[in-house]
Amino acid sequence: MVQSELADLEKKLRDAQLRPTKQRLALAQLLFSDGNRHITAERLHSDAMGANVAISLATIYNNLHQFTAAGLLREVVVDSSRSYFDTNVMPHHHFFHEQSGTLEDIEKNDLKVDNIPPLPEGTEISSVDVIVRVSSTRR
Amino acid sequence: MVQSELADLEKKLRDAQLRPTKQRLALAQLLFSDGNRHITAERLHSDAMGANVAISLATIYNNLHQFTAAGLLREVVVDSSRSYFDTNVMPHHHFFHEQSGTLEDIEKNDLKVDNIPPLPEGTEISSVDVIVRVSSTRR
DNA sequence: CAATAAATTAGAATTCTTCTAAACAAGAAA
DNA sequence: TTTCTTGTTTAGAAGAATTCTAATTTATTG
Ligand SMILES: [Mn+2]
Ligand SMILES: [Mn+2]
Ligand SMILES: [Zn+2]
Ligand SMILES: [Zn+2]
Repeated sequence: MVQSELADLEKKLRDAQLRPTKQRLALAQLLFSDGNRHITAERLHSDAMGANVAISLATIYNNLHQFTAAGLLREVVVDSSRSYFDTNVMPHHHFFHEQSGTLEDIEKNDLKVDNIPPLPEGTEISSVDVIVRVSSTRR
Repeated sequence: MVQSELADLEKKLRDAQLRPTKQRLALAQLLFSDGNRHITAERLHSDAMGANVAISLATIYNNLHQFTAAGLLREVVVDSSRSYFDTNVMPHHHFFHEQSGTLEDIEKNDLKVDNIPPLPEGTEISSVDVIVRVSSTRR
C-alpha cells in the first residue's frame, strides 16, 4: 500500500461522514484496495484476522452496514442464509456459482432486461436485480 | 373444500412419492388450494394454527424442503433473513415489495432478459432470477 | 488538554433454521 | 387383521448468522 492510498481511503471515509478509525481504515483497505469484491461478514472478519487487524465481529457488521448506508457498499441477496456485500456500487448484475457460493459481476450493459410489466399501483422501482445461477457442468 | 380436492391433493403427494399424512395433506391444502402463494415457514405455520391444524414448526420445514425437492414448490431468494417458498414452479420472475415483504409474479413472457454474457468456463445455467424491487411512492 | 460524541467491544440475546432421538403412523407382508 | 418395517412427526436442543447492550475506548472539538 502506497502512502497516498491510505490518504485516499481516509478521504473516502471522511467524505462519507465516517471517522477514519483504525478499524475502518483497515476494513476500507481490505475492501477497496484490490479491485471489486463480493464478501460476507465472516469472510471479511477472517481476512482481517489474517492481516493481523484486531477487530470484533460486531464492528465488522456495524461498518458493513454503515458503509452500505453511505453508498460505499451495496448488499446483494443471493443466499437466504447469509449476506453478501459488494464493493461495486454501480448498477450491475451477477453470476452466482451455486457450488462455491461466489459472485461474479455482469456489467449492466451486457445484459438487457426488457418489458417489465406495469408496476403495482403506488410503487416505484428501487432496483432490478438479475441473478444468473450457474453450476458446474457434470461430466 | 370439495371431496375431489382432497383426493387430488393426495394424488399429488403420492405422485411425488410422499406419503399423504394428515400434516402433509393439511399443508398441501393450505399451499395449493387457493391460487399461487409466496410464503415463509413461519407464515405457513401460523396459517396452519389458524386452521386448527396441529403441526410442529420442524414438520413445516421438513415438508417445505421435501416439497421443494419434489418440484412441488420452489424457493425464492429475496431477503437474506428468511426463505420464501413459491407454489408457482414455472419459470417466472418477481416484484418484491420492500415495505411489506410480499412477492408478486411477473410472467416469464412479459419480461425479457437478453445478452447474458458467456457463462464462466465449465458452468451451465441453473436459473435466471429477476427481482424487481419496488417501494411505495413517497408522497 | 478537557469535554463531548462517536466507535468499538465482549458477550448475551434474538431470529431463523436444522438436528436429535424418541414416539407415532402408514403401508407392506403375513 | 395383526405384525413388521420404515417413513414421519415432534419437542426441544443445537447451530449459524446477526443484532443488541452497556461498558470502555477513541476521535474530534472547543
Ligand atoms: Mn433452505
Ligand atoms: Mn439470519
Ligand atoms: Zn457485483
Ligand atoms: Zn412466484
